[in-house]
Amino acid sequence: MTSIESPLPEKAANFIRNIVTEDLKSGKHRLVVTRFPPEPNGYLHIGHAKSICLNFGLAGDFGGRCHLRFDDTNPAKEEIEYEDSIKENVSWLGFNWGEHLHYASDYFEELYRHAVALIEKGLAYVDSLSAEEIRGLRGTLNEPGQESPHRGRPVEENLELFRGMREGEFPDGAHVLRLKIDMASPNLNLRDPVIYRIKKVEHHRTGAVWCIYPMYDYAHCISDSIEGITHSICTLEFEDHRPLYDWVLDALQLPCHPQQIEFARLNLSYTVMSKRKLLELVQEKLVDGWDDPRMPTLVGLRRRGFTPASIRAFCETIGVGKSDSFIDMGILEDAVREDLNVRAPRAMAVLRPLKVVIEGYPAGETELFDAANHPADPAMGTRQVPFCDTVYIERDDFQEEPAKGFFRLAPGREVRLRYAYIVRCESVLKDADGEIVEIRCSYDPGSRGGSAPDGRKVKGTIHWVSARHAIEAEVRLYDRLFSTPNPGGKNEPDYRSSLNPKSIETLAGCRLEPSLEGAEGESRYQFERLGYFCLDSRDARPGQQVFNRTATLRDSWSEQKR
RNA sequence: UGGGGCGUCGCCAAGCGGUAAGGCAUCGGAUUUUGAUUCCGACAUUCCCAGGUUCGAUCCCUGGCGCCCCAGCCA
Repeated sequence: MTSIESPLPEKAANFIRNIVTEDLKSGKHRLVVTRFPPEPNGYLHIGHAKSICLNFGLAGDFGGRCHLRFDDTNPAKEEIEYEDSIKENVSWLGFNWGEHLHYASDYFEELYRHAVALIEKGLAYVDSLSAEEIRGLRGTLNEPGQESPHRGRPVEENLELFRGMREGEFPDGAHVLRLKIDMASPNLNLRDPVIYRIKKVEHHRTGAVWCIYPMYDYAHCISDSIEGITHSICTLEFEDHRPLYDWVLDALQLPCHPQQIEFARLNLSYTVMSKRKLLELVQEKLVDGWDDPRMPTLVGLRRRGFTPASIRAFCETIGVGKSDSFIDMGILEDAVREDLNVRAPRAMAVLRPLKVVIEGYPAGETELFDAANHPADPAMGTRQVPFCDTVYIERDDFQEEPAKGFFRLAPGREVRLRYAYIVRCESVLKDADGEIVEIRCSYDPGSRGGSAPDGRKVKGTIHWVSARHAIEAEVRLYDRLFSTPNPGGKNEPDYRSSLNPKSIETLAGCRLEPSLEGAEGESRYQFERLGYFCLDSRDARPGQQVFNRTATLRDSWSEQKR
């Protein structure tokens, strides 16, 4: 297929995309309209990103539109702060809802009118049983439920009671409005579901105007219909609700009847995704807040250094299906590496400094070496890094007794200081405890810039930072939050017991090349040979930079050691 | 001993009657002043199992097996 025939970038096929394509081709729809319908009761996480990318992506690819609709039908749990965060997250991910910012609460009046219509049609009734009594009559998975004694209430009485509910004449729990469907249905959702309950709670948007609020199954389908949604995409657990979704729209004979389609939610290894667990981690201070860089929340991933593009790419590669999937965290990490490898400028930083004195190098002299900001992208330019007779190298890059296969610095061995000189280790200085405190090296003046004048091969190239010019900084090394693939899964009584004690390591006194002094905002770099790092925009201060490690580089050496 | 789903390579995932895409991982090999990147090459005679229909089945039928979801006045 040529690009002329398909102007849009070819995206992986999935069953939902196929349905949409077919519906457009058959003329069932001329425009695809989707929606992302979060409840503003928590922060968005990577699982939501999958849904956002699916809904906005579909609309975008087919020239349709995607609405952002807050499913705010339960004021007891919802807050405006969450709405703000959600809007910010969706924008950050790169999606735009345009004029279509909606709220289920905007439809409360219309929802109420439809409920009255249902009562008039004899399809809904006010039940005055307690929650416990209703549960008692619902039956079980194997036994049918029993009808409520109020099921036969006359229409006029239902109307009067429902009006009274709205007027606030009854306390919470006194009555509910139920659909009259089938108490013997094998689908529990169809056993006269409750669609309105009394909740004398102020709503963050409608204030005290209402004291009865519609339930999800009733409000969602009608909201979709009102907005002209064509494909109402949700997760698998709502599959059993689809008959109810369709029942309500059919009963009301609404002109727009969206098609509900369910897909498998995202499960990621080495983390947890449920709102409850995420909330507990924050409340019990097991993490440093919703935006802790170890959290799978969008604010957390952002602070960790993930780019919107990397998250979109991740969502694209994992695909969309109906089988319960478990994606390895490694896939997410690869997605950032892939994106950052192309766009992150390189820099040199020494995390665990080991002092190296270059013997024979003129004391007090400073040389400036040109270093490429990106080895494969000349357009990113170069910078100059200062060099003097004392530098810091990574402690890991020196081994007094080199292991087999180790080709960095060791006594008597040569290594290249990237962009500078080839040096040879001549001696090792230790303190009273036998701890190595300094290395002394000779250097080859002819290797200026790092190339061997005689063409001799120097296998190891290591990064370094001039002791005299380096800036000091704090660097936080993050690792997976949990040490088991499925925290809280079988054989694990509690997910908390699987927390990875090494998920954060804070390093003080790291030495960075001076060009990093001016880094600000969410600057991202590749610290050569170490990984990708992002300035912590919350904690960094002038003169005291703080970097978060987003991901390590792939490292076949450390893998080999394992 | 209810209902709804799902089962294709280690992890995702196309295909939906015509003889198993792709990505990630893995394993080789090349290039490399990042043990990175990039680059080549290898990687399911087989689609949960067993029967059946068919010239031909991962796709259709029958019967098993396994896993997930549902008994909120949550979404």
